[in-house]
Amino acid sequence: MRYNQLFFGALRPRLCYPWSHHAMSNPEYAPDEIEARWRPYWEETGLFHCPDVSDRPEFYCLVMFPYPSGALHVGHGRNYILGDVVARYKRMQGFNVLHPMGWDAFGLPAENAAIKHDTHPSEYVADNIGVMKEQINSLGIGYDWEREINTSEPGYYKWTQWVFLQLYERGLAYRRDAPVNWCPGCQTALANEEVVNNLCERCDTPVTQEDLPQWFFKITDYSEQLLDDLELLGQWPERVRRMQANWIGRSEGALVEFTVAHTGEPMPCFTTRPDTLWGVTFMCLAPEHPVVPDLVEGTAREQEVMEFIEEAHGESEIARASDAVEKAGIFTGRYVINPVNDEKVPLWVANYALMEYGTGAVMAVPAHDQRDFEFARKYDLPIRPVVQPPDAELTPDGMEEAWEGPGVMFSSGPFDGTEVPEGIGEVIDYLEENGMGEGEVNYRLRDWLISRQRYWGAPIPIVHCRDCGPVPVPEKDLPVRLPEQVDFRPKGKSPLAFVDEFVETTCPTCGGPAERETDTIAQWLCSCWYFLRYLSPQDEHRPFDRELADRWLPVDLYIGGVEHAVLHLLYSRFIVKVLHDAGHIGFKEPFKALFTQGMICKRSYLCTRCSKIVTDDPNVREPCKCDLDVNLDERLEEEVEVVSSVDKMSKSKGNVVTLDEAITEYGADTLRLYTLSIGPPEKDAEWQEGGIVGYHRFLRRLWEAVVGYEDAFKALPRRQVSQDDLESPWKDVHRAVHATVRKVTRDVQDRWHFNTAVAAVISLMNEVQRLPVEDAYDGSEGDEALIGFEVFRFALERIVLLLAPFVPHISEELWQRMGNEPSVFQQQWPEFDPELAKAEEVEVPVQVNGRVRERMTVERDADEEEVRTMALELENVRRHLEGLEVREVIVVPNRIVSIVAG
RNA sequence: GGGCGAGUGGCGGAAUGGCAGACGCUCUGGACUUAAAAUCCAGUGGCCCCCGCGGGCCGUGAGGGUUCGAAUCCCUCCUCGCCCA
Repeated sequence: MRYNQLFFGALRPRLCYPWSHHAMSNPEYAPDEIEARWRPYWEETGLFHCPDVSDRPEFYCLVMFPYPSGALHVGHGRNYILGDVVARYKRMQGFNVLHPMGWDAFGLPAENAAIKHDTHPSEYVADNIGVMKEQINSLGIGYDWEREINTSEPGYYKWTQWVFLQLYERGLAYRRDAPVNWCPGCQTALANEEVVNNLCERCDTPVTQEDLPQWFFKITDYSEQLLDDLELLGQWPERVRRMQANWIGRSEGALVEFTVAHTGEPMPCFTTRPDTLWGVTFMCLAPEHPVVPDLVEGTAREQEVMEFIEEAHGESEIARASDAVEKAGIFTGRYVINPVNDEKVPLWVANYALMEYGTGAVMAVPAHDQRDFEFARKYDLPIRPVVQPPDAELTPDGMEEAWEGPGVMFSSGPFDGTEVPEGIGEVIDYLEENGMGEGEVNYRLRDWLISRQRYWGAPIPIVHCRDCGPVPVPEKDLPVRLPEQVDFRPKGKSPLAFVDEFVETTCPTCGGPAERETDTIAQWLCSCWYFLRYLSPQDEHRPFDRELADRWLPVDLYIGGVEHAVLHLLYSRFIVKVLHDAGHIGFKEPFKALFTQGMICKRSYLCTRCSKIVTDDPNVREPCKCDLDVNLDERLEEEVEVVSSVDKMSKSKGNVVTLDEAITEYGADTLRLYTLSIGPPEKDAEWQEGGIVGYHRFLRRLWEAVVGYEDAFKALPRRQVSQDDLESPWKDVHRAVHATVRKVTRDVQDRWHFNTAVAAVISLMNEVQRLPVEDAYDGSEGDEALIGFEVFRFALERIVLLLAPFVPHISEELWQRMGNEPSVFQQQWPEFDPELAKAEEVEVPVQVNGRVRERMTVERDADEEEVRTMALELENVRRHLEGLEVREVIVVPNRIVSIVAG
């Protein structure tokens, strides 16, 4: 068969628009078939298999692994899609890409769900993993599943316990009695980071204080490094670095040596404002300060003070540190001596003084600290200003709030006239010279509480021996396995404590009878090192391979939600630093670049009559049942008796779109494309049901364009296309292809803005579709005549290549239908000719006094003088210049001409 | 209270000192159809002049400033979000 016949054959049915009619005889775009075809192909050909070592450069693309909580919604999907696009893009760029996935399977939700459903957490987790894996696969995400990990399996948590021991051996894990945040709902202790506004982060139950022996990690030893090394993280969002810096909370100040008046005992006190020492009018101790009972023992005030302490005890520290709890205190009847002026100041106990901050003692300067001020007003304590603000006179009685700003010191002995804050250093020098105190840096960061009194976690690998005390379990005896048959309903004490076979053991040191530690390790630790385990997930002899770790890490790009900005990311940085210092790895930061993606939200509706959610989602427990004259769709559409808001997807709001329903309707590729187009990925976005269809239409147009000419693509030989041989519109499209490759490459490479990249490809497609392909061939047999068709082919192939990371299934299918060998992912990412990518002619607007009056088309980089002359001759420009004198003409090459006249 | 971010058509969003509204949705008109859906084509920020071709004015939360030129930079304010108090 001759090519021209074939070509005509392919074209004959065309009337005005080639592919709409072809669709009748060609297979329709059927995403379910295509998607089901290529996923197994990739799996079988090992496309996503990542060799440990290759001759290509490494790229570690890590997506935060999920908690196996059940069905995923499109918001979760965004996370995986972003990672997959990056991984596929980098693969086409020639990298050996590590893109693994696993399950953060330990922790409370699995345990609570298991209790609710009367099953074992391991079963619950296994079921959910099965469902979620299926969903992730149906999205076409290309993970190297050979590296899958599950933190709740002994093969994994053995090494989580090993990490614990690394800290223990270095004196960074310790046990102490401490008041801890206790969640009565979850029946376990919580880390400070897990308490938000005095509520449990998980279940919103108000948190109380309990005294318990607990295990802590001494993260505070690394405060300074964790803060300083934020500087190294240039590819992290500024916002996240700031949040971590805030959380670490470095403050410079002085430790001042007060003394107890009646005993002469030292009472050191940290302050960031030693310049206000002369304004101290009282001192406050934290209620749990250990010296308080001794101070008041046998005094008339003893009973009252002890009662106050008892009362303050139940309030959590976090609440006391904020304004959530009203400031309260009580005078102890004792005094301390202020070293700078030997004044006797009354000693109080107050709930806003925290044992965890500084030394548990606050020197109160009500004139210059708002909290001290409020406390002083409440208990009628004196206020003594010692820093004069620039433009006001402070009087003890007239002040309405503390002055915390800058000023000049007065009534301050040798420092009268000193400007602060500049002069604070001088005050610290003075304190040091006179033995009254010394400069000190304080951090807000507290030690990390890792004990949990729950079942579903890795047992802390410690044995308590009557003779030897706490003894670490030797590495060869790891893992300390979780017993399986356990009544794990929460009892306020670890369920493991009730399992005799677990508790009773022998001391690894002396062989005598001993008891196992029964607390489990907080789930957070599991995710502090999982990125190392992906490198050798099956290794039974060590947690990870040092050589591979140093080869692959730090992670090149870490993608996840901003909600982990403090907890997970700070803890991981800490653990990596410890492993580094212990000589196990050669790097100090785990994640080179961090990308925090925004949430996907959806509108939800609240009935204005009954204040319940208006929805037909069966997951909502108590939806609105108000009987109005409109049906549900109309009611929501017209917003009848509802208030709507855009919220994070949640079952209780009835605004969840599951991955399954989204995929069923349009296919995974459409879902992927819409998710990528919904907005810049770092920003929150609103899911709009109607929006998705446009992207499905686009894919179908692309499909029909390719499939309509499938035979011609396969039959016609390729030929060289040179810009010089082309004429409009082929020439313009050929140029547009290069410009689009440039645009997409830049959007993806420089800023991960897939939304604008997709828009650019659609734009190109719109242009390609306007090509009069049927006219390209006039029936003659000369090569010349087929060049137009070659441009068409070139454009479509580039479109397919550019889209491949975004919509992998259809791209693979079309790539093959155009006569190419799969896989499209074995192809190089397309390159562009920088000269060609630039327009030949540019349209330049001409402004007169700041208003665009006309546009003209000039050659790119045209002579400035010529452009100036042309601009001044334009008809509409001349009209607006009538009666005016041209003062200046600004020519910005290829951009604009601006004429100033008056 | 402090810090950071955001505010642009009917909607999601483009544009980071140079043509505001790319791309998609919606809506309107047309083609196809017995009809509808789907699909395709055209139009779609507001107001005004005009048969039309065209042209003008206004417009990026509010107000001011810098500039030949501001959604973009600066100042003041308002609203929302996040983090810290």
